[in-house]
Amino acid sequence: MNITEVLREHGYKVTPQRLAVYEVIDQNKTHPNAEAIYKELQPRYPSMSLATVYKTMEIFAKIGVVQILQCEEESHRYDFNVSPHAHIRCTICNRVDDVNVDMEALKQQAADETKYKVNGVGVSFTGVCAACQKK
Amino acid sequence: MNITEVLREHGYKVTPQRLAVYEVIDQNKTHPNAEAIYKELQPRYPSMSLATVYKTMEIFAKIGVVQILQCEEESHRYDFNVSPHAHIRCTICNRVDDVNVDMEALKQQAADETKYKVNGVGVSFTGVCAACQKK
DNA sequence: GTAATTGCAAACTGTTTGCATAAAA
DNA sequence: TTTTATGCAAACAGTTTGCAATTAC
Repeated sequence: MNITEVLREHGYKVTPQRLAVYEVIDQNKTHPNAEAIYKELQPRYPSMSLATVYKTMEIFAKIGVVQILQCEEESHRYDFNVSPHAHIRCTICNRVDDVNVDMEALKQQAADETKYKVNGVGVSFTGVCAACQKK
Repeated sequence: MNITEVLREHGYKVTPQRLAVYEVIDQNKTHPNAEAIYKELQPRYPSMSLATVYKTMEIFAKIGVVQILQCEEESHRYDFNVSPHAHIRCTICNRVDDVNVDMEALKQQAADETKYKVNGVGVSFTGVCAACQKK
């Protein structure tokens, strides 16, 4: 994905801050929250503010560059993988991993049962990851 | 369920406030949040504080009287139905309904795939309810 | 040059906490 | 009488917002 193009297509300006945030989240499988992104950028971009991270992520979510997860935590996490999939969080070390679940089947099931027009679905597990089980 | 007994069994005192909160949530299918419970109690128990609602719900969750839902909203909602099941929220009117989903099957699937020891699972849909579709 | 973006600080929301008073056991 | 719970206000976390200065285009 060419983030420069995608921003321009949607009428947003291309700024160093936006490119820097994209660099952090692109292909990042750790599902970071705003604070984590901010801290990762601190050494390289000391002037970057947390508010800018939030504003950038809001735009990225709107234009389909990331999806926002709620992992039964206080803060939101961001995922560069925007296709619907489930997540699991380790309650010991707080890592978050992807889980393949047939989200379309779940949506269909919910639609049949409730007569809602179903738009979104979120599936989140909690548990203890393999590494933390060994400890 | 005899809330008086359950509270005593777990070493908690039985207070008018706790009984009043229980009255509001018992068999309540609207999945209220703390604010809604508080407002519902205002007329009858004007001295009841929001902090007491929160403290009470925390105890109720701990002793298995309610479960806490995250419906992709800012606030938590509470459900007297403590068996694992999914929820769907109407993004127009914010009502929340139950959805039957085989949560055990999902947990098993996640366990097989991730090698986590899976403890919890949350499934939440968003959409537009039948009533709001008609409007 | 013009409009959008940044970074700061202040505001805001939902929730939690500390503590003096009140009530349960 | 001892221990716990209440209600208030203040604190708290994560997030959002207003705005003057700055930057993209």
